[in-house]
Amino acid sequence: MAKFDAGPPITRPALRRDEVVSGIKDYIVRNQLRPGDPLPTEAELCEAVGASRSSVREAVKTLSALDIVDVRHGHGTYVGRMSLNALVESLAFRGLLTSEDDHLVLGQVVEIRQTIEQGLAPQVADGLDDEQLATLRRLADGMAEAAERGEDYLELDRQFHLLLMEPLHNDLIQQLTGAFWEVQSIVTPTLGAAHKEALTLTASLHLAIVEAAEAHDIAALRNAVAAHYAPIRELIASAKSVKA
Amino acid sequence: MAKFDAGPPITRPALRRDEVVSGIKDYIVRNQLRPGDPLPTEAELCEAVGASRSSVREAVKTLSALDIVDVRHGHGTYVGRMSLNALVESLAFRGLLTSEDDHLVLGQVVEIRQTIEQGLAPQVADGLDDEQLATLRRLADGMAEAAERGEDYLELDRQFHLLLMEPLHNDLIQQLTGAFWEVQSIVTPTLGAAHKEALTLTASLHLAIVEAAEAHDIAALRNAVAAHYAPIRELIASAKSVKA
DNA sequence: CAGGATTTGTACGTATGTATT
DNA sequence: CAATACATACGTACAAATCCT
Repeated sequence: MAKFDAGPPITRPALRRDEVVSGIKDYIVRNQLRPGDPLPTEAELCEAVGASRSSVREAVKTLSALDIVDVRHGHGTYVGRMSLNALVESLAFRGLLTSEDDHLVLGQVVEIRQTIEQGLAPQVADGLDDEQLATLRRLADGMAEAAERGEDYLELDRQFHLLLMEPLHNDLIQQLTGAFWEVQSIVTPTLGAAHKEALTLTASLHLAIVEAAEAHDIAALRNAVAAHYAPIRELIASAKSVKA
Repeated sequence: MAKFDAGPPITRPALRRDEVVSGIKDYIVRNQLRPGDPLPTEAELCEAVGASRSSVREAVKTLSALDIVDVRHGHGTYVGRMSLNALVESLAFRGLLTSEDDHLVLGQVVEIRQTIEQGLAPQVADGLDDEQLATLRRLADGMAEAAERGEDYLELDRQFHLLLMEPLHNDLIQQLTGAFWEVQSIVTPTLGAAHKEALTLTASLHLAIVEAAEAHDIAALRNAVAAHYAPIRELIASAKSVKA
């Protein structure tokens, strides 16, 4: 333990795989490639970077996990869409890991979602056009009907929250909204199954959001959003206290 | 090798690697492992999942990219910290790709950062204690001094924005703040080098944020945050118009 | 400090599954 | 259906890093 060899410079071991990762990234930027554009085959990449197939494959798998490249079996390798899928994977797994004890990550995700939607209330309240408002109402009505039948309405809920962010014309916010929604929908089941009353209540809270938006009432919209997240927050809090 | 067809009538298109990925994830949750806990060696994983070392390694590399596992050469494989590093990698690369044309992603990142900081202004304004406020002022002063010397102050800026979010006691928001900051700091240089005047101006805008926070004035804080992001937004806008 | 044991990293060869022509 | 091009998977051997005796 007492050997603190400060002598040699701290040059990185420079793993072959990491060099290949950088090489592929460089290739994409140098050639101005866009999502969907084809990349050289594995064999060509080996030749170009001077590495074995093993190293190239591992590098490609790393980039594939980040959605920087997209590999299609028997077809080829292409530039990926760089979605936020990696964020979802990582966060969802973190959420599942901590769900047994407290539901720490789930609570944090809910808080972020609420923060973003409340923070953007001004742009949302006067950015939604009539058609979007009509669609929102239709979605909220659909939730209520599904709840009445005792069914859940995951997809309706997802579309609702995505549409709410549409007036911002910011792809990144849209994708973040979708990512957090997905994380929540993956982790929430660890809290237990939803009751029919909870479904009905949540559906009505979505309708309240629509009505606030229709009135272009920013403060009301903020309150409606907060009310919408209240039930899930209580669920999380009660799960915590049960454990203690 | 058509002598394996005694079992399932439908042959799965399931890739070996993906099975290993799920297997490792399951192993972690089943054994309630926490970040830093050791995982079986590659050889043991091969035995456990019944896959070759190549497949196991590629699976591990996928999980490694998401920071779900952490591999140390010559030492072993451990449960990772599930940081938002994957988000940074993916977004930063996307930003670099689109930087040549417009600076679309950069603009979106800036907008998100501003949205979050403005949206959380209430909690920030009355959540910061005196010590935190003092530290913020010290950081802002440090920026001004650095600017005077013509130096940049990346690390001070990062600490400033992280500290600003500290009163929320929400790890995820902290990490998101750090992640977006990092993406911006990676992509911004494509706009060109910063002038000394810009550095001085931005430093003073940070000081304005501190003063608004000290006064616990929510509206002033929101305005100060907006003003803080105004210069970079103008830079991005002017870069766009130049191209057009 | 040396050297062996353990573990991950790299390379190569071969066979198989998959999609296009 | 055949041929071709490509990714996938397995197995083995050796190199490099880390730890421990």
